[in-house]
Amino acid sequence: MADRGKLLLLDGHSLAYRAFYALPVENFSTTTGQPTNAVYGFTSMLVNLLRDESPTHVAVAFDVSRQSFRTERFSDYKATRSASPPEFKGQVDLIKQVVTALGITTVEMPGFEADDVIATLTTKGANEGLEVEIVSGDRDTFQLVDEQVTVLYPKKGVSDLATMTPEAIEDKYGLTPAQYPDFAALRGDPSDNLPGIPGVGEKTAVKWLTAYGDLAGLVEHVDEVGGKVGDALREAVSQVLLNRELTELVRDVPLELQVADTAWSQWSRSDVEEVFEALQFSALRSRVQALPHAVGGAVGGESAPEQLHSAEADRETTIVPAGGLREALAGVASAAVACAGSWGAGRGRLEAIAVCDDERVLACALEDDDDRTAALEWLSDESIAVDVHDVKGPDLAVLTEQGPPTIVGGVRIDTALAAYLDAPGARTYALGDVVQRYLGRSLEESAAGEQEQLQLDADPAQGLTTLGREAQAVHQLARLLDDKLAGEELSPLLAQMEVPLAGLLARMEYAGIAVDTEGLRALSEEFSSQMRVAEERAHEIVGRGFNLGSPKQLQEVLFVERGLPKTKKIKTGYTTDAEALQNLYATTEDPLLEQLLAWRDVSKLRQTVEGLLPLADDESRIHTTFKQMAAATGRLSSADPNLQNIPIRTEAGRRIRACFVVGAGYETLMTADYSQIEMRIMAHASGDDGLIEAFSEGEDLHSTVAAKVFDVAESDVDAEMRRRIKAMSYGLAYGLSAYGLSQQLHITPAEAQGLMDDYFTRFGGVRDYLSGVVEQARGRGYTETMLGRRRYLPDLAHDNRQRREMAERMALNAPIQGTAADIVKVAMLGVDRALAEAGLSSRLLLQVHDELVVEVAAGEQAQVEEILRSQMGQAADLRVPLEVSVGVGGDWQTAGH
DNA sequence: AATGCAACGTA
DNA sequence: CGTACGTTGCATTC
Repeated sequence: MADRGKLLLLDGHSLAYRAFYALPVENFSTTTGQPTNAVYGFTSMLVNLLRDESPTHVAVAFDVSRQSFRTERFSDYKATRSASPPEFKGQVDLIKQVVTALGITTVEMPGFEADDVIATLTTKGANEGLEVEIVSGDRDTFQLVDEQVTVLYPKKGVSDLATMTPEAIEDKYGLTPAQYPDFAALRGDPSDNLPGIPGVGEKTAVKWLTAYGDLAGLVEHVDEVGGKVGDALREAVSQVLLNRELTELVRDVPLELQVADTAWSQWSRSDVEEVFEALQFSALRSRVQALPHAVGGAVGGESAPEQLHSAEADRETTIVPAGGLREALAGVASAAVACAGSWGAGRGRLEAIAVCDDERVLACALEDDDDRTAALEWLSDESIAVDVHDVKGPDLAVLTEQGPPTIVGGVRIDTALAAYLDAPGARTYALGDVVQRYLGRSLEESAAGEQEQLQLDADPAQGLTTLGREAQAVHQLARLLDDKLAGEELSPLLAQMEVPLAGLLARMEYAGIAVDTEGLRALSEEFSSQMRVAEERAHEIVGRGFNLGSPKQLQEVLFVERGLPKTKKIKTGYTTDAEALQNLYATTEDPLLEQLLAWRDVSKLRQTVEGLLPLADDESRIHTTFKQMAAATGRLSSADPNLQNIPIRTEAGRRIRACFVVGAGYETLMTADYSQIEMRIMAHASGDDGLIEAFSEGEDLHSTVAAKVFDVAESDVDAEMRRRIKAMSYGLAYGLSAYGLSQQLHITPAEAQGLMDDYFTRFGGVRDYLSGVVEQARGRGYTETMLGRRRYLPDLAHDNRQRREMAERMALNAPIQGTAADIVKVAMLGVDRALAEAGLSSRLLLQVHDELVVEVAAGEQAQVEEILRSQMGQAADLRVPLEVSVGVGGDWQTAGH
């Protein structure tokens, strides 16, 4: 029988509903805020079924509306069912799109429910000799089960399905499938709002059906049923019969659709790609692409030539023998490359290269000197258009081991940076992840399968084959991302900012910054001994030894042993952060707290110093790595070590900073930083006349603003007024609340609110700008900097207030922080270019968000200062001047003054 | 060994 | 109940 084929029937609504409640909606939504958890769960289930059940025929049935013949028959039918949540609405249509893209029939019929349609198709399919599998979260379908028909019933989640055969139903309920609707009628169904019989539950219903065979038999002998439940049954018999009528599925819905029409024969890869792209499904893509009956290429949008893509996906990699690379690369004027190598702490080496263009896929290990030279020359040639993934990344970055790095000369698209600009919030931009995200397939995927993978280590040529596959992936990604960025108007940002910046950053990393290692060692000693003192005193006060660095032990000591008042609650108990300890000290004067705070301060400083020392190279220089794709706002970050968080606020901290010094062969360090760049951006973007005026006329910005807010002469602004206004001004760019402001200023929330009101009375343009930013972001799903850099914030549409308000604060901050980041990047490129054009040997070393640190060569100080001032000052054209302050000194601390 | 959390440094 | 990061040590988990 079953050899005629297998018909898979799904209840679209009930499965979507199951998925909606099984998957947290907050984890599944597109960057535009469209919830997709139900679509995802349904699709995932569907894909698994298509893969595991190998159906020949498939259909998905949907309800048309809540109205059906059942509601006409019984007006209370499903009446208690609450309206579906707003996040669910709309997802059903998306599910239909997915189903349709997969070449699967959808079916619905006004006046009937999806289950009736399923019952009808089941009957037809069974008559035609097909094996039928029904997937539904509605147990009414159990009545359809027989030797030929099974129901797959979701137990929990979307992946755990129970196979309901006649035997399984007998086991679980003690009933035959045919008895199931009788059982349901007797028990009632709260979810359908079908009343049951008082005192009759599943047990009694089964007992009766077993005794009388079926509901008809029971009704016939209704007078024989004894006890209180018997009376209740006689009372309710008409309702039970109505229930039974409603539970019966209709097996002859007048469908035009025939079983033959549901044959699952083919689907279009590009159609599915398009839908998945819109839904931003990535993980599912490779699972889908592996399904049978696909036609068309594996990748790309509607315009992509599918055959070409398909052919590209698994082209053979030609291994270039040692000494043959120069000849192999001759005449290759444009290609995608993938490299194997290392780059870290400003040094690196290229080990192997793969090159992919429309004609060939080559790979070569760079063991031969001439091969290496040929690769470096070819890569650094500016006239050759090269697509590459993460040019400053660990595999590439440096094209020579001696002298400053030369970055790939003719980068056309860096697919990692492109992916970052397209979606700057992603966790990683590793090639494999980007391929998965944009091409919907796995990078490792190979036609030869896993066998080949296992041998990878054994055969060195396999490494080159892998590299060849990577180059092909870059080739495909580059085209896709090129189009995508063009559509988002992000291409100039990639080509003129991020790609050139990658080269500059590589040179900065290569240069590193010199440190006074002796000074650092001395500091480390000093901090260590201060730690020991504080630790001993603390142990003495407590009367026993304990680990001051263990939050757990600390809580035990503070809140249990010493009975100090409880602080703010955190996940693991009560906070012991510096602010809380200070408050505790203010109220209790417990001497332990003094020691604890001292220990914390000094151990943090020691930790900073200890972290730096081992990273100094032979020339006592430390080479950070600037991460260009880490911050969602567009900022850089610094790691290994982080040189963007070297202490400055405390005296002891500044002594660390003083250990960063000018290096041999240079005369001095120069720092240049923007004054109040974020406030200036706010003034410009808001166009607030008062704020713009404050920047052009005022001596001291915060005093000037305070004078306007408090309506006094600037000379009458006292320190407290200035402090409050400064906090308020800075807080604005972060989405500060009245409560937050009150906490920071130690004033009441009402006072803080008063201050905000006064501020906004005077600077209404700022308020309007900030609310406008959030509104615009909510409308289109992302924020934008002055240069068009985007940040997507799907949580702006979140139901959870906390999540939504968090997104709103991000939306306030992102354009301001991001525009500042854009401006600093422009300035860096300008400074670097101007230094080169002037033929100076001074060089940029560090960027700390609004500050640049330059190592100045002898005799170049005046020129460098002029370059810094002019390049930084003209990096953006704002309605307020961009003020730059410059300092010079033998160390970073001195230069910063 | 890997991960999460609290704490804390910077802009 | 103020944004953006990276690092550390401790505690928990595998």
